[in-house]
Amino acid sequence: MAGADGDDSASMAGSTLGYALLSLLTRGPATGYQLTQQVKAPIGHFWTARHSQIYPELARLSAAGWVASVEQAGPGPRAKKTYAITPSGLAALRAWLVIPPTAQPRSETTLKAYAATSADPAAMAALYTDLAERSTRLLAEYEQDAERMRAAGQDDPAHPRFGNYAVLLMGIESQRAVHRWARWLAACLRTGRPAAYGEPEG
Amino acid sequence: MAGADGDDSASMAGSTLGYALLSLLTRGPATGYQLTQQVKAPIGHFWTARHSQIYPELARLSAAGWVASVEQAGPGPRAKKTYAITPSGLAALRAWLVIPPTAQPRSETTLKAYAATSADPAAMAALYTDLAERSTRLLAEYEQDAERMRAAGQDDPAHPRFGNYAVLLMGIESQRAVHRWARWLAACLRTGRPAAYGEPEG
DNA sequence: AGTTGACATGTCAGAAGTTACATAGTGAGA
DNA sequence: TCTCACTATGTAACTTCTGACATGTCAACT
Repeated sequence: MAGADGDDSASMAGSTLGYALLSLLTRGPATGYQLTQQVKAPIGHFWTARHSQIYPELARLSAAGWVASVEQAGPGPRAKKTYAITPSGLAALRAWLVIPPTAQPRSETTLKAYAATSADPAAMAALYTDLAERSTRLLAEYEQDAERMRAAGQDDPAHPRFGNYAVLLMGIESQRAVHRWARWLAACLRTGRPAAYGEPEG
Repeated sequence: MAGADGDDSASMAGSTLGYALLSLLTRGPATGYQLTQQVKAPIGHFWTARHSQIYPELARLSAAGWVASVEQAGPGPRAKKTYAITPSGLAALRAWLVIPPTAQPRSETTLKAYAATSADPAAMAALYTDLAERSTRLLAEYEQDAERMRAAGQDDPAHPRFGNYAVLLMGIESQRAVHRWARWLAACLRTGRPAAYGEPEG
């Protein structure tokens, strides 16, 4: 008789994507479509998902009682659903946050460097030169965003969007790291000799 | 009559893991078991795989003609197979290497920071303090490895294991970035006020 | 009048990745 | 002698993620 149906939240598992969506919903209610846009930045620098993954996940979160939705008549053939996080969803999120993460990062770019000398040196050097240039552009962009956020007081942990600033700072650190490394690697491959590990250009 | 069986390598797709294994095999022949050990470091800092994924992948690479295997009587119920990369496998690897990677990195640690203020500040501060300490340990370890490699001339692009050194340097950059960021974030959460973005401790 | 792009939600097939199950020899140490 | 860890290879069930298919409105531009 006891609890055969629905939200026994204590025993629910939850995927990383589920918690990512809950995190977004702590900023306020949103539709699946809006969440699809919002995972692009700044979360998107470290976690991405397509709408085809987000919609089913929202259904699962809803079944678990972690989010609640209200329907409005939408533009398309189906009703538009606006989701909000529930108290039990927030509790689940808070429990997940304090678990030390174990998953290793993945980087195809770094993986390719492992076999860099198996390919044409000029082509590989060009690859990492492009990467260094790309990181320069991204860095300039992120720094501007960060400056705007600081002006808005978002660097204060008391600010409701402090998390956006924290993630952005990791983005800046990452791009700086990539920039230095890619420049060094490109120089090695271009010259065919050990290069000095240089400072970021002024 | 024409090519219904096997290695029309030109049209083969290949997964990232497949190319990772080919990269390892450019260092010399190895068994599935050895490859499972070898993905742990330094590749493992940026790409991991279990043996349950590696064995089937080796079978696919073999079917594509990208690796060849010889069997010796092994300890267990099955024969031990030693794999070597074939010329067509090397060609496929070389083609893949020069394609600019597009996949975004993923980091659960950074994702949690996005919702950091939703959880208990003391617990979250502890999480990032631990992370900073962990990165200090890893950094010391990696720096030693790098020093050993430089002494062996592995920082020269002409060295057959230059790739190991290149990947390790990215590991060092990454840990430095994580260290600075985690220390800053822990300070913010601990004090509840904006913290200065500090230099790595001496 | 027609096209493009944003808004909006969903499904399906398949690839990629994790966890657990299954088997078996060898050598070191308790 | 027994247990443990290492060597060694595989399968099965499941979750996660991607790419393609599918539908339909509305506003702006051509």
